[in-house]
This record gives sequence, C-alpha cells and structure tokens, in this order.
Amino acid sequence: MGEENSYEAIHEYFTKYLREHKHRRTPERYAILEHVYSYEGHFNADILYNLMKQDYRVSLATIYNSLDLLVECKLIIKHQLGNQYAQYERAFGNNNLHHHLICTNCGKVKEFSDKPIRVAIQSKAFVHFKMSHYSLYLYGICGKCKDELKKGIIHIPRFTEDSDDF
Amino acid sequence: MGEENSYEAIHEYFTKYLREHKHRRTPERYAILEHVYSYEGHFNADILYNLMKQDYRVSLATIYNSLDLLVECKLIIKHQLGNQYAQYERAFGNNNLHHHLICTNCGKVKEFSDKPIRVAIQSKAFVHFKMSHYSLYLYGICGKCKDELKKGIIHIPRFTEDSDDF
DNA sequence: TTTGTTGCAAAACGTTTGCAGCCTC
DNA sequence: GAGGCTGCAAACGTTTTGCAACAAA
Repeated sequence: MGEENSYEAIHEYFTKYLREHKHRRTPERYAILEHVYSYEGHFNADILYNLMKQDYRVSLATIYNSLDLLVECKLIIKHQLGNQYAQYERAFGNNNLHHHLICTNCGKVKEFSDKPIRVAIQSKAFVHFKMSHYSLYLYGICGKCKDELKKGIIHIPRFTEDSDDF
Repeated sequence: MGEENSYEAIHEYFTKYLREHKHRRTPERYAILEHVYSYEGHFNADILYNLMKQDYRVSLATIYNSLDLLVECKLIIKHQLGNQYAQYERAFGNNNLHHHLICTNCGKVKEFSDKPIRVAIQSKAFVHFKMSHYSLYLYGICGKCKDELKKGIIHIPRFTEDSDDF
C-alpha cells in the first residue's frame, strides 16, 4: 500500500482486498475496520466486542472472523503473548516498527523501537522461506516489579556458552 | 544421554531452587524434569503427558504445575505460537540460542541461528527493565507452501511437526 | 503434625463451529 | 436466486481449579 496512511487509503485497500479475494463487502466488516483503526494501541477481541456493542449490533463470531481477515490482508498484527486473549494492533497509521518488553512478573507489555535490531532482522534472508513479518518479545522484570522482588532474589547460574551482559 | 555431568548440574540447580523457594522436592517434579531433559526439541504438555504415562503415574495437572515451575526457574522456555498447545523446550544442554521461523500457511516451526541478530538484541539495555530472555519469531511462507500456493492449493490450517529445511 | 502437592474430574477460558436466516453479488 | 456471511448458542481444545487423599518437611 502507498505511504498515504489516511483512513480512506486503508478503507480502499480493504475493499480491493475483499474484491480480489471474492469476499463480500459487508457493513460489519467495514464497521470493524473502522473501530480497529480508531483504537490506539493493543486490543483484543473482547475489548473490541464490548466497544462496538455500544453503537453497533455485532457478534463475537463476526469479530473473530473479521480480525482473521484483517490479519490475512496485513491491516492488523496479531500477538499471542500467553494463553489469554490474542492481542491485536493496527499495522498502519501506528508506529508499528516496535518490539515488545514483557514483564514476566506482572505481565505488563511495553513497546520499544531499536534500529540496529530491526536492521539485523530485516537483512536476514532464507533460501526456502519468504519472511512477511516478525515479532520480537523481550522478557524480564520491569522496574516496578524489581523493587518489589528485591527481597527474594536468587542467584541464577548460567549454563550457556555465551554470557549475556545487559 | 551422554551428558551425565550436565544433567547432574541441572538436577542440583533445580533442587536448590526448590529448597530456596520452599517448594517440596517431590518425585513427580524430578521425574518430569528428567523426561523434559531427555526430550529433544519442542514439546507440549500433552506430548509429555502421553510419554510419561507409559512408565509413570502422573496427572496432566501436575505436568502443567511442574512446567510452570521449570519456566519460573528458567530451566525451560515456553513458546505460545498460536492458540494451540503452548510449546516448551529445555533451556540448557540444547542449542537454545535460536530463533523461530513460522510458516503462516502450514504452521510449521523451524529453528535458525544468527549471530548478528543475537548480538543486536543482547547488547540492548534498558534503564527500567532487566531482560532475562527473548523470543524472536519470523513469520512467512515456507518453500513447500510457496510451491503449493503457486499451484493453487489454498489454505492448509494444519500444525505439523516434521522438519523440512527452509 | 502441618500444609504443600497430588490425581481426578469438573470448570473455566478464549476461540471455533453448526445452523437457520439474511443480504451481497 | 445462489451462496457467502451473519448472530446466536453450543461445542471445542487447552489450561486451571476444587477437593479429598497423600506425603514431604
């Protein structure tokens, strides 16, 4: 898609995708796209369902169905960060070139951006694999939890050959 | 398994962890650790359960309970690659310094290793976040599926385990 | 003895599916 | 008019939980 990330461009892109794949252009699908693209940050199916219920009659099944479709046409990105709700975020109009920090203690998710990492990953090529996108999750302990856990810290010996100094 | 010394260290580390956290050293926990550390590659709770059932009386609940414990003490790594079974792999004695290629068509998972990527990620430091480990997943289309898609075979929503080279 | 852990079964959870009717093409 | 899509509810598959019995501390 072009670099114009206005909502009209998104809408048009979706229309083109639906038409080319012989999927029907239903009002539900457009309503879902609209809500998704006016939502800042990460959301899940339930959040979206409850948000939409306020002013639109839509079922959870249709939400899931449409989210799949939006993932398929790369308008949104799906993250499975645990066995709770899958998380989604829009792919355009958002700063989507980010990675995720996940606190293994409290489960909080934060985003960060890092060019060297991005370059290293994107310059990787495979003979028998065509990369479309990637997800990088860094797990650890956030500042808040670090303070709270200070009492019970145990020493963890490293069995790995490479030592990692963060 | 030819790594007697290694396994002794693992066993000892686990014992220390259990003791320091005031968790009981039950035969089930050691049996699970043993099976996990003699399993090559990725596995899930169900695979482990069925494997252990053959020569050990253990319940799925205890499997899950113990896997959590092993994740907690960093003896195994957990991957949530979709909303199917969570996948685990041992953290030591294995080449765990790898990333994952995931085919978005057939769901096949393949490992690869890349030093520049590893270095870029590991050299990253945060003020309010202490990284313990990370997961990098590259999504795309594997060679096999690329060929099949070319011939018009559409979507194969299957999760396979056989390792073809990417 | 105390109480953390177990096996078992049932419940919980997010997601998918079956179906009758609706609506896009 | 055909059949893809919808809402609804029931079913699904994975994981967690409640509980009585057990066993490690």
